[in-house]
Amino acid sequence: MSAVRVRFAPSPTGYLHIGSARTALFNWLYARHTGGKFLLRVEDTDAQRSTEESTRSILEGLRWLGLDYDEEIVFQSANADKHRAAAMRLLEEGKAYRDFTPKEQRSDANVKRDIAERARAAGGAEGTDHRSNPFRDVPLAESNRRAEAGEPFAVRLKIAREGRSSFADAVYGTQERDFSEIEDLVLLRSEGLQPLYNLSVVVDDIEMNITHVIRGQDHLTNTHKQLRIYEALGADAPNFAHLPLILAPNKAKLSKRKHGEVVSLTTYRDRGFVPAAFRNFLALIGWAADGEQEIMSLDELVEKFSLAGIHRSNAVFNFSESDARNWTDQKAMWMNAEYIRTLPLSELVPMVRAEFEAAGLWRAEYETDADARAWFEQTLDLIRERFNTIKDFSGQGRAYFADEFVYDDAAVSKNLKKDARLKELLPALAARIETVEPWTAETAEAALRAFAEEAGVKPGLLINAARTALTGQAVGPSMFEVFATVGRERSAKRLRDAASLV
RNA sequence: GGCGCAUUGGUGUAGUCGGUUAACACGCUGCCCUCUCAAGGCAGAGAUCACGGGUUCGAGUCCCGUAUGCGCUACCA
Repeated sequence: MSAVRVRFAPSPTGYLHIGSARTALFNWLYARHTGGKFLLRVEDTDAQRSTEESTRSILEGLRWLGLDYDEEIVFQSANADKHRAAAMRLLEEGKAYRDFTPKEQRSDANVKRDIAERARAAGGAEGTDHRSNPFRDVPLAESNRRAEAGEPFAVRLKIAREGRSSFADAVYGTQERDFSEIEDLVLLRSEGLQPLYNLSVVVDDIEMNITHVIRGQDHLTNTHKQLRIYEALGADAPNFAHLPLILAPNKAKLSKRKHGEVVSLTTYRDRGFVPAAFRNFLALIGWAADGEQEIMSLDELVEKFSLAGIHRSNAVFNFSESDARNWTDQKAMWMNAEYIRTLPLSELVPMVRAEFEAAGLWRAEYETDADARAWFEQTLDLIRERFNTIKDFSGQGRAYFADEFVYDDAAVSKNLKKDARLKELLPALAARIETVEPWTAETAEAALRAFAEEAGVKPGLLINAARTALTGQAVGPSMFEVFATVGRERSAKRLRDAASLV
C-alpha cells in the first residue's frame, strides 16, 4: 500500500472559515497519524474572486493552528493547461463531446432557486433526461469542423446511459447513484475553454498522487461526477472521506454574510484564543476519540485520530449573536480558559508578551532582568486562573502591569461607594501599610486585619475596597497576594487615590 | 420538483454481536470553600434516543414509512 497523501484545497476568496480550518485539521491529523504527507493546493481558478491577500490569510491561519505542510504549495491556476489538455484528450477519445448550445445567462443571485424551478418545469416527476443533449452523438469529424470554423463550444463529459456509480466513503459508507441522475457535466466552459472545478480537482489530485480526499460533505454527491472523470481519464480514484458540516444555531450553513466574524479563524486569533485550545475544540466537532477524554495535546490528537471516529450528522456551532458574552461557542471559550490556566508558563509567556507588545504594556526588563522576569511570571500565574482569553491579561489584568488603568464602574459602586467611612479608612490604611516590613502576602494580611479590628470594621469591607482600589476590578485573586504583587508603595498610593472615588 | 445524506438532554459527543436505572463534556441550578470572582469539590435539573409502524422474549441499536434539516441538482467552487 502506498503512503498516504492528503491535501487541503481552499479557494482564496476570503478569510479562512472555521469549517475549512477543521477540514484542514482533519487532513493534517490523518497525514500525521499515518506518517503520510499533507499537501496544500490553492484553488485560485476563479480569477475574479481570488486574491493574494486571501491566500496569505489562509496560510497565516494554518500556521497559527500549527498545521505545517509538506512539499511546495500547488496553485491550481498554474495547471489550467494540463486540465484543458486532459479534457481535449477525452474529446479525442470520444469520452467527451463539444456542446455548441449557446451559453445560458444565469443570474448569480438566485441560482439555487432558479435551478429548482427549472427542474420542476422540465422534469416533472420523472426527473430530467440527462442524455438528451443534441450534440452528444455528433461525429467527431463534424464537431472538429464546426470548431475550426470558429463556432464557440463547451466540452462535456459523456456519462454512460446505463449504469450505477458507487464508492465506499470512509465516513458515510457505500454511496450509490444511478448514471441517469448524473448530468453530462461541463469540463471546459465555452469562454476561453476555461476548465471547471470538477475537472481541475480530479486532474490535480491525480497529478499530486492524492490517496485520500477528506473534504466537506457538500461534495458527497459531486463525488460521483468526479469518479466518472477518474474513469474516463483511466486513473484510479482515491479513497474518500466526507466530513459533516458545521452549522449555525438555526441549522443554516455558517456563512460570512449571515454570521459575520464568528466564522473567521482570524477572529479567534485576534480575540485572544490559544491556538492549541481552538485546535482542540475544532477537533471535537464531528469527531471523538472515545467520548471520554476531551482535552488532548497535539500528539494525543495525532495518535488517536481515525476516520472511523468521524460521525455523520452535521454539528451546530453554538453561539449567540445577540449576546456579547456568548459571541462564540461556550465550550470553545471554556476550553480556551482551561488551556490558559493549565498551560506551562513557558508557553503562556510568549503569548502574553505578544499581547503586551501590541497593547504597549511590555517592558524590556521582563526579559532582561531576572527579578522582573520572575515577578512577571508569578503575576501571570496569579491572575490567569480566572481569565478566558489572552486579551484579559491586558484588559482586566492591566493594573498589575501599569499605573494607568480604569476603574470598573460597577466595582466602584459596589466596593467603594458602599461605605462613606472608606474615605478616611483608605488613606489611614495606606499610612499603616507603609510601615510594614517586610512586605509579603502574610504581613499585608496581618496588617490589614489588625487595622480593621482597631477601626471597628469588618476586614471584608477593606479587602473588597482595596481590590477595587488596586486593580480597578471587583473580582480577582486573593487580595493579600495582590498586595504583595502590586508592591507596598504602589498599593499605598492606590489606596489614597481611591479615597477620592468614595 | 428529482436524487442523496442525516436525526441521542440547550450544544458537542459516547453508546461494542440488539439485553438490567441511556454515559461524558460544555452550559444551567444549589451547596461547600471564601475577602470578591473564578477554579476546585459535592449534589441536582434536563432525553418517552424526531415521529409512526414492523421484526424480536427484548430495539437508541435491525427493517419500512413519515416529518424535519442539510447537501447536490450551474458553462460557481
